[in-house]
Order: sequence, then structure tokens, then C-alpha cells
Amino acid sequence: MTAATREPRTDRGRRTRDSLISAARTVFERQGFAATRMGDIAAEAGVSHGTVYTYFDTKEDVLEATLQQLIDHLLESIGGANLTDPMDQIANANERYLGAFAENAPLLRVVEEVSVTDARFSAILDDLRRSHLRRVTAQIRRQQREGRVHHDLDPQTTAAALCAMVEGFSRHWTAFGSTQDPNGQATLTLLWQRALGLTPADSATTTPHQEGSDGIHR
Amino acid sequence: MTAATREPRTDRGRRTRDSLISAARTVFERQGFAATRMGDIAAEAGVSHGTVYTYFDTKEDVLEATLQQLIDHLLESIGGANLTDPMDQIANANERYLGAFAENAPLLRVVEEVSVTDARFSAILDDLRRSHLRRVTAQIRRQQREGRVHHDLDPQTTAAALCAMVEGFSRHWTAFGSTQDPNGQATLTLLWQRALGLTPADSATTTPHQEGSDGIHR
Amino acid sequence: MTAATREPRTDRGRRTRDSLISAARTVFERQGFAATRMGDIAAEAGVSHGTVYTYFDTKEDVLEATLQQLIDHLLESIGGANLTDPMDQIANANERYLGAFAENAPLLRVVEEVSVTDARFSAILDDLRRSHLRRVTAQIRRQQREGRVHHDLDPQTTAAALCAMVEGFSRHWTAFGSTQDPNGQATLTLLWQRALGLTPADSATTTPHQEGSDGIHR
Amino acid sequence: MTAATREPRTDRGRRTRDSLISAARTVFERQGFAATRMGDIAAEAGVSHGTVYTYFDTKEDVLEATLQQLIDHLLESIGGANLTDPMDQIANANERYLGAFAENAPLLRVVEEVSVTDARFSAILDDLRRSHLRRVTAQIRRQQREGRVHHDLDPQTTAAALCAMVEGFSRHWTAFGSTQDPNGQATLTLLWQRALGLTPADSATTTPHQEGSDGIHR
DNA sequence: CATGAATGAGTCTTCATTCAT
DNA sequence: TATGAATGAAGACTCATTCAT
Repeated sequence: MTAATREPRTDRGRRTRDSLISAARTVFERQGFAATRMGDIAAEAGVSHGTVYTYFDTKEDVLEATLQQLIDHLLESIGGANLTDPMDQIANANERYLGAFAENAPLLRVVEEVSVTDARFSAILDDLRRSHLRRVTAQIRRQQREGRVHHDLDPQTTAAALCAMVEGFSRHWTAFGSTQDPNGQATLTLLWQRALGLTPADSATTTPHQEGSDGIHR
Repeated sequence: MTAATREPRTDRGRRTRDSLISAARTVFERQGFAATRMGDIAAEAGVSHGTVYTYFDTKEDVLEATLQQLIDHLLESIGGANLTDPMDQIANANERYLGAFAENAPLLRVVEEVSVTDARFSAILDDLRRSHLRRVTAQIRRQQREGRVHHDLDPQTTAAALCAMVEGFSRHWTAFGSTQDPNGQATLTLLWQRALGLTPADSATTTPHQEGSDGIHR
Repeated sequence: MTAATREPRTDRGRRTRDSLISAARTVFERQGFAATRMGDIAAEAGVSHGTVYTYFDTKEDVLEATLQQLIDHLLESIGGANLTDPMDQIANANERYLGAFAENAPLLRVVEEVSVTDARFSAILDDLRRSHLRRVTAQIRRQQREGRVHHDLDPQTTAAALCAMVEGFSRHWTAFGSTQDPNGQATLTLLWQRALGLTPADSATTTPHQEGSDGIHR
Repeated sequence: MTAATREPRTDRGRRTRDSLISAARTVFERQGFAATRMGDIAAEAGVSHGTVYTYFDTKEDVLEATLQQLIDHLLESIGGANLTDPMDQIANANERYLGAFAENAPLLRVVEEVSVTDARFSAILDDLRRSHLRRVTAQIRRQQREGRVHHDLDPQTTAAALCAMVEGFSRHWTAFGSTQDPNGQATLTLLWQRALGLTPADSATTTPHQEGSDGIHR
């Protein structure tokens, strides 16, 4: 979109471009950005070396197009998340995030590889995080106003921390749990709720954590 | 562990090698790994091009030596953390971590840049995380046994999530807060404690979160 | 056998590759292997530096391709040699050998230069010699059976010595004779025949060397 | 001698220089010239890198000194050869040559490696061969005058061929025979004598090859 | 559009040689 | 003399990008 990309004019062209992006993702995830040669992408897509340049001006542009597609999917899968909703919606949101991030973590790592050197990509990642951060911050603020979240938490810092938790967990720690801890998502949700002191919507007027169902001392 | 590195045999050599590592850190943090040329490191250290190769075989080896030094410092600053101790020690531990990570985040990002392509570095980072994870997991388990942490939390998953929170926060979100949110550390500690349901040592027999002092509705 | 070489897919490519091999031979013969830079070959072929790497991975591979072509020609020019035939065929064989070797001696010297360090090339040269040795050994054995060659000569050792004589003569000594001794070939043939005690086919049943026509005391 | 070599002034110096030459020979024979680094020689001699330059100006000079030592030994072992003497002295000469060459072949190959590029060494080898050639030529001429060698052989060409036979045999073919054919020397001598038509000293007036003792048809 | 050959700037890396101690 | 650190010229090789067909 932003990238210097030549849009295909024929159907055959569109097909070629799509398979290039798909191939690029495969190769980037396998080899990282630096170790990927344009020829690798072409080979993976089954086209000639020079064909890549029919659609993309630089290797960075290929990555950007690939990333753009990822982001489209990402926003789509997360977009539905109704962050306005009460407590049990956190579970839903986290589930989506975890799924989406886990699925895309490999390519995102590649983008981070490049973003160390290339400001273009660090900006994209920043935007992504920032917009998410903004929404989570707003949600926390609202919940504080509704008296369902601790007031002594700075909304933005808290949002940053919780977002970091979910993103970071999906990136690294997932791999450590014995074959993808199936409780990962549930645990994250629990931690998120308890960290905020979040209470169910109907008990909004009650002090949080009064319930004995928190598993301590049974 | 010790990279393919030629140890200096004289004092002059040691000095040169040290200044190379120091220069390397500066340049790597400024330019990232891919964009750094061996000549840049040499220039920054004020030595000739070939001198770098007197002590290091490859650019990767330079990074590894630089990383090794970082890790030594890191373990040192964190090593003192007495994770066995009660609730208010979490604050201490987080403070250290946040400080240490924030300080080293730039170089660590560079290491992650490389680790996408180079298994040697992903292994080092994995080890680092794993050993930290192990300690935090053990701590949580102990606290659960002492009845001061929710029993429904899987220790390892929880540890992974909290570690991710601290690491991730120090890496990215820090940059977002206006000039390093001074409450960052305090907030992280609060979140950590509440997420676990952690109670003060002396109230171990009490159900956590009974106190009204958590800032909600006063 | 076929070196790590990328085969051209178009005619233009084939032409370029051929001219590279031809240029390589020229340059190798002029400068030797060590003193030849890839750029020299490219310049001689009138192409750019990197073009060499379109067809060859390393400088060694260029030499191997060049050598392969030499060997093909060599076997071709020698292939016709009917080593089964009687005495006067030795002359024919030697003539061919001498011609072929003299023509290719410069490049072969280069190959020997490299083969001191690179086992790949010493193997090729060994094979070449071995296969020649095998044929000459078989010929001598046959001639012994036919009673036309001294029986007290070990066939293999004898073959090795005579091959060495021809090869070595064509390599070094040629240069010593005033402008390529025109009698070189005739002399070699004489020596070869007399060393074996070889008799003409029709006098096979006669003891060799009975004829007074050998130029001694007339 | 001719080489730019700094003669040692102390005993310790002489010892160091000698061990350097000895080490150089070992390493050159193992790795060839191009693949040998000055450091390898130093390491093999157990001295420091820079020490080599106390005695030699360049790597070529090291080789030349090594070669000089070889030549001294070579001439010594061959020097005694009395080429003036009759037929059975050929055996003696060949024996010496074969022994001397076989023993020194590895280093000589290295010298040939360099001589492709470096005229200094090709001149040395040429001189070596030329002086040998001169003596053999003179011997053959004398023997022709004495009527003990075929008159139809050009002395110089013949000498070149026979020298090539001995040198080449000792270089390559030796390796092919099953563990150094013990008859190699005897066979070479036979071939040499018969090729020339050489007759025993006392039968100088007789036509050569009249004897039935040549193993053919018994 | 697709192809694949050609280009050449860019770097790493080597190592003979020099030099301060 | 010996040491080992420093130098820097030299060259192989890579690969993104261009271009003729």
C-alpha cells in the first residue's frame, strides 16, 4: 500500500504477485530477512529471478507487502473483539490475540529483525502496538471509571504491561511449555483480570476479589 | 560459551580487545548487526581494519563476545535478587530487572535481530530466558505451597507470562511513556503481585485481597 | 566430474560461458593459478566481474571446467591411437601424445600447481595417468606374450617409466632443445622400442635386436 | 645463499634458523606453498610469528633456503656418481637418483608449484635439470664415440628423455606400484641401457644386443 | 509479462609484513 | 633475539538490481 509496489494489470499478474507474497512469507519465516535472497523467493514461487522486480522494487518492499497482508488478516481476526464489554470479554480478546500472534509470530520476528535497521518497519510495528495500546488503555480507563478496576494503576502503563505480557508470551514462552500449554490462554486471562482487580459486570459496585473462587485456600 | 576468540597475551592486547568490544557495542546499538561493517567497529575503536580479526574470527564472534559481557553484567546485577523472600522482594526484583533490561535493551534487540537467522544466538537467548523462567517458576510454586498465591495458576505458564510482561515492557512500551514512565516499575510490581494474589508474608494465612487498601473505591 | 557449475540456459549464456573458459585458459597459462584474479578472467573475456560467478562458484571451479575441456580434447586426440597394433604404431601413439601434451603442457602445469594443495585436482591427474598407465601396461603385456618384448621387464613398472618419459619430455625438456627439437618424437619412439626390445610384427618369432640397422657401427 | 637471508650471529640464532627451515619443510610438504602461512611455520618450529622475519624477508625466501638445503643434500648424494664409468655404473647412478628424488619429491613438487608463478624458482629448477642434462648428454656422447651406444640417437634429446624418465618415475609412478615396486630401480636401469643399446665395457667393439641374455625367448 | 544473463558496488576475510616492547 | 600486536593491501565472493530478449 505504502510500499513501492506495481499493481498487476492482468489476472495472470495478480496470481503471480500473490504467489510471490506467499512464497516470500514462507522463505522469510524460514531464513529471516538478511539470509533471504530475491532468488530464493522467486524459486519458491516458481518464477524467474527477475520476475520479482515486476511487482516489487526492493526486497524491503516484498517484506512490506507480506507484512501488509499479515496485518490485514490480523486486524480482521482481532477487529471483532469487543473491548467495550465486561470481564468475560477479556477472555475472548486474549484468546484472539494469542491465536493471532502465535500464528504470525514467525513473520513478525522477521519484521523486527529488519526494524532494527530500517525505520520504515519499526514505524509500522510501533503503529501496530500503539493502536492496540490505545484501545486497551481506553478500556482500562473505562473500567476504572466503572469502578471495576483498581484506581491506583496508571492506565497507560498498565495497558503497556498487559499488552507486553500477551505479545511476549505468544512470541517466546509458548515454545517453552510442554507442547504449547493448552491452558496458556486461560492463565493469561486470569492473570489479566486479577492484575486489574477486574470484577464481573454485575458486581461492579462490589469491591473486587471478594469471591472465594480464586483458588486460594479453596 | 566463549566464542571463537583469540585471547590476548599481553596487556596491550587486552586493552585493544576490550576497546573493540566496547566499540562494537556502540556501533551495533547504533546501526544494528546487518548494517555494521567490521570497519565501523575498527574505526570506532581507533584501530586498523585487520586488528579486529586479531581477536575475532567473524562479525558474529564479535557480537557474541559483546553479548557475553552484557550477560555477565546482567547476571551480576540480577544475581543478588533474593527471590526466596516475601512479597516486597518482588518489587526489588522487578526494579532490578527493569533497570537491567532497559539498560541493555538496545543490544539485546540486536541479538534478536541476528537470532532470527543464526541459531547460535537464539540458543543463548533461550538459555537466558529459560534460566530466569526456572527461577520464577520455582518461586511461584513455593509461594503457592505457602498459601500466598492462587492455586489455580499453572506455575510455569504464569511465570512465562509475568517474565514476558517485564521483558516486553522494558523492551518496547517503555519508549511510549513520556520519557520513561517513572511509575513503570511500581505499576509492574503491583500487577505482578495482584495477578498472583500475592499476600504479605505475615498475612499468609489470610485470604489474599481482603484488604480494602487496593485503591478501588477507597 | 562436472564441477559445481551453473549451466547456461540460453545461447547467449552458452557463448559467455565458453568465452569465460577460453579466457580462463589464457590467463591461467599466463599467470598461473595463484596469481590469477577472477577479475583477470572476466576482463580477458570482456565481461563484468560478477559474471564469472554466474557460471562458476569458485576459482577452482573455473579451473576444473577448463581442465575438463582440455581432457575432452586430449582423449579425443589420443583416443584414436590403436595401441593393439604392432611396432610402427608406437611411433604413431607417441607422436599423438607428444603433440597433445606439448600443446597442453602449460595448463597442465597450472593444474599441477593447484594439485599440490587441492586434492580434487591431484585426483583428476592421477586418474588421467592411471588410465593411460593401464592401457600401456596391457599393451606391453600383450607384446610380451607375443614374444616381441623382453620378458624380464615388469609390465607395470615399465609402462610407468615409459609414460613418465613421454610426459616428462613433453613437459620440460622440450623447452631445452633448440626451438623444439624436430627429432624429439622420432627419438622418443626409438628409445621406447629399443627399451622394450620391440621387434617388427613380422619378425615376432625372431630374437629382437638382431638387425644391424640400428645405426651402431653401421 | 642467493636468498635475502639474515645469517644468525649467535648459536641460539643458528639453532632457531635451522629449526625454522626444518619446520618449513614439514609444513610446505604438508600444505603446499600457497596454503602455508608464515604462522604455520612459526608454530611448527615452536617460535613466535614474528621470529620468522628475523631470518627471512619473505615467504619465498623461506622456501628458497629450504630448497637450498635440499639441493645441497641432493648434489651430495648424487655427486659421487661416476658417470664416466661403463655400463654397470648406470645402475649405480639410477639407484642414487631414484633414491634422492623419491626422498625429495614432496618438496620439489612444492617448488614446482611456486615456479609456475615465480621465475626465481623456475630458474633454479631449470639449472638443476640443465646441469644434470649436460652431464648425461656428455656421457652418452662419449659412449657413442666409444661405439657402445646407438649412433642414430641425438645425444641431447636422448638424455632429456632418459632424465625425464627417471625424474618422472620417481615423482608419480612410484606411488602407483604396489608399495613402491622394489624392482623399480632395476627396471629403470634395464630400460636405460637397452634404450641406448649400451654394451658392457669389454664388449665395446661388439655390436650391442647380441647377447641372448636379454630375457626374450630365453 | 516473464526470463535469465549481466552488472558492479559492497564487505568480509586473509595474511604477509612491520614494529614496539 | 624473541614476541605478539598492528597494519593494510588484496581479492574472493555475494546479491540486489537492471536490462535485453
